[in-house]
Amino acid sequence: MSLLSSLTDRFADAYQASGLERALGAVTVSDRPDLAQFQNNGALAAARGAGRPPRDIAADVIAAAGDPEVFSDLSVAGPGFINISLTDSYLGRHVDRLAADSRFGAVAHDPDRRVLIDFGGPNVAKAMHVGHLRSSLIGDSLQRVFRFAGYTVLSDIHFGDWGTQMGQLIIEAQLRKPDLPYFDPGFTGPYPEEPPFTLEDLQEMYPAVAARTKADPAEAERAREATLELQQGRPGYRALWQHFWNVSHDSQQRDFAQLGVGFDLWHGESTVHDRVAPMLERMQDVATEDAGALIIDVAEEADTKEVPPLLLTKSDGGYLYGTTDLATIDNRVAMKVDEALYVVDARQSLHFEQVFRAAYKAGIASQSMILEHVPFGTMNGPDGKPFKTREGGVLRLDDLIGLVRDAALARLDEAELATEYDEEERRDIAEKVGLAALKYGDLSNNRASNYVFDLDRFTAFEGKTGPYLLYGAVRIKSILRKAADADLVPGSIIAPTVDPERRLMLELSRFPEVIERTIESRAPNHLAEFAYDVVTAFNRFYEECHILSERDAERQASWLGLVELTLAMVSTLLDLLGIEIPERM
RNA sequence: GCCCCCGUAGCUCAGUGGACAGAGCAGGAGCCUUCUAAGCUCUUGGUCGGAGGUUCGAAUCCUUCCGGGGGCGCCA
Repeated sequence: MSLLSSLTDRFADAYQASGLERALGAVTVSDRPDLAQFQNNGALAAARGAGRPPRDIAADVIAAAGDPEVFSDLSVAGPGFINISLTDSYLGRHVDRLAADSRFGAVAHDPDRRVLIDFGGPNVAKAMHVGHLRSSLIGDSLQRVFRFAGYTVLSDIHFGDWGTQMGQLIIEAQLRKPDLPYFDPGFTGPYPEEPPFTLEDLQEMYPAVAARTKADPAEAERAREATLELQQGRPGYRALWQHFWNVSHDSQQRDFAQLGVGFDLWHGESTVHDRVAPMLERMQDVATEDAGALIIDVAEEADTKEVPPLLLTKSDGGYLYGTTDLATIDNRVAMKVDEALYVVDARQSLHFEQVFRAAYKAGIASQSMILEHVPFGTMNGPDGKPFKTREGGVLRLDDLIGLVRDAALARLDEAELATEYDEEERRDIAEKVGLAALKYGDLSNNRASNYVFDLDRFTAFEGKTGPYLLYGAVRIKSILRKAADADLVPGSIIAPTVDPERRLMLELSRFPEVIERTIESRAPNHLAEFAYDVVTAFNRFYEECHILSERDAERQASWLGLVELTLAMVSTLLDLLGIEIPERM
C-alpha cells in the first residue's frame, strides 16, 4: 500500500472520530519541505460547515491521529494546516516493504479491463518522419504504464492504408509503368509476386503525385476514381495495393524496432473495410443523405459550438477516414475493448468528437465504452514553426535517430569517456544515450503544449535530460557490481540517519501516486519528472554517504538495499518511458 | 465569424484550489588522492499576458480583453 494512502486512512479515521467527513483526511506531500514531510488541509475545508475555527478542528484531529510510533511531528500551522512528519523507524519499515513489492506499492488495476491504445498511425508509402515521433513515444509510454498497472492492453498502430493517397499512388504507378498488368482490366492473373516498386520509389512517387493532384483537378479526379475502384475491389488495384502495403510495412517495422516501439496489432483502415457496408446498413435510421453524400448529424442541443455532421460516404460512394474510424470502433467493440485511447495530434480533436458522437448515437459503441482522444501539440523547430530540415524538407525518423546517436558518440569522444570500451559497445552506448535524449526530451513535455525540438539542446547532455538519468542509473549499477565483487550483500532497509538518505526514501515512496496520476491524466511527463527527482535524490545521497567504505555492517547492508531498490525503481520508470539503460557508460 | 489549445524567470519548460510559484539551461561562486565530476553545493533572476469575479484561500475555477498556434462537410 502506498505511504500516502495509509496516512490518508489514519487521518480519515481521525476526522471521522471528530464527527467529520472521511474525505477531509487526504494527506499530500508537503508544499513546505522546510516545515514538514506531509500535510493535511482538511481542517480548513471543514471549518465552514462545522462552524468552528479551523485550528480547533486541526487540534482535535491531531489528538485523534497521534501515534508516537508513526509520527515524529504533528502540528497546526498557519490558518489550520496540519504538518506531518514521520519517525525514521516508520519510514525505514515502509521503504523496506516497498523493496519487496514488484509494483513498489502501486495499486493493481483490473486485468479484465481491456484498454486499447491507438498510436503511431504511419501511412503507406510515406517514410516515418518526426511528425510521427510524439504519437509513437507517448503512445508507447502509455501502453507500458497501463500494462504495468495491471490492465490488459492492446496497442494498435492504425496504419493509414485506405484513403485517397492510395488512389494517388496507383495513378502515379500507372504513369511510370503503364505496361504493368495491374492496370489491365482484362488481365486474369496471377499477378507478379515481386513488388514493382521499392520503398525508395514509393517515397519519391508520393510527393510527386501529391503535388500534381493538388495543381491539376483532372489528376485529382483520376486519383479519386482509382481510390474508389480500389475500395470497391478492382483486382489489379488490390494486388498493386498489397505490394505497396508490404513494402511500407517492412520499412516501418524496422523504424519502430529501431525506436524500441512495439505493437500488438498492425491493423489499418483497410482491416475494417468489410465491416463498413454492414455498419452503414445498421445506421440507416440515424444517417441522412445530403448532396449525394451520406452523413450523420452529431450536433447536440447543449452544444455551444457548431459541430458539423460526420460524412459517412462521399457523393461517389467512396469512404472517408471518418467512415473507417467508425468501422474501427465497431471492430474494437467486437474485440471487447472497454476503453480506447487515441494518441493523435491535437488538430484532429474535432474529427474525433464527431466520430465518437456518431459511434454512441448509432449504437456502435455502448455508453459505457470509453472513447477518448489523447491529444498532443506539434513538435516545432527552434523558429517556433513545425519542424523542418535546414533544406526545408521533412526530417525522416531514421535520419533523426542517426543524428542523436552521432551527437552522443561525438560527446563520448569529446569527453574522452568510455575510451577503454570496444567500438561495438561504444556504438551501443551512443545508440541508447541518443534515444534516451530524444525520448526524454519529448516525454518530459506536457502533452498538450507544442514544444520546441532544438537539436543543440537535445544533444547537450547536462541537466534534466535522458543522459543524466542514464548516467545516474549506470553509477548505481556500478556500485552494486563493486559491492558484489567485495562479497557485500544488500540487507533489509533500516531507519535513515542522515537527511539525503531520508529524502531519498521519501522520494521513492511517491511512486504509487505518480503512476496513478500518469494513468489518470494519460500524461507520461509525470513519470519523466519523477524519474528525474529520484535520480537527483540518489545523486545527493551518493555524494554524502560513501556506501562501499561504510564501517557499520548493518548500515552498509541497508544502504545497499536502498541502492538496489533505487535501481529497480529507476529501471522501471525508464522502462515505462521506453528508455533502455546500458550496463556502463 | 464560431470553437479548441497555449501564454509562468533571459531561454526551454513543470506545477493536483492551499503556506514563500518550481526545475533545467544560460550568468556568478565553490567541490575530484575515496563507490563513474555526463556529478554535487551555494547563488542571481518572477507584477504566473491584462482586468474583473467566485472562494477563508486562485498560476489553477468563472467572465472579459490582448497575444500566439490550430480547427471548422466530400484530404488524412
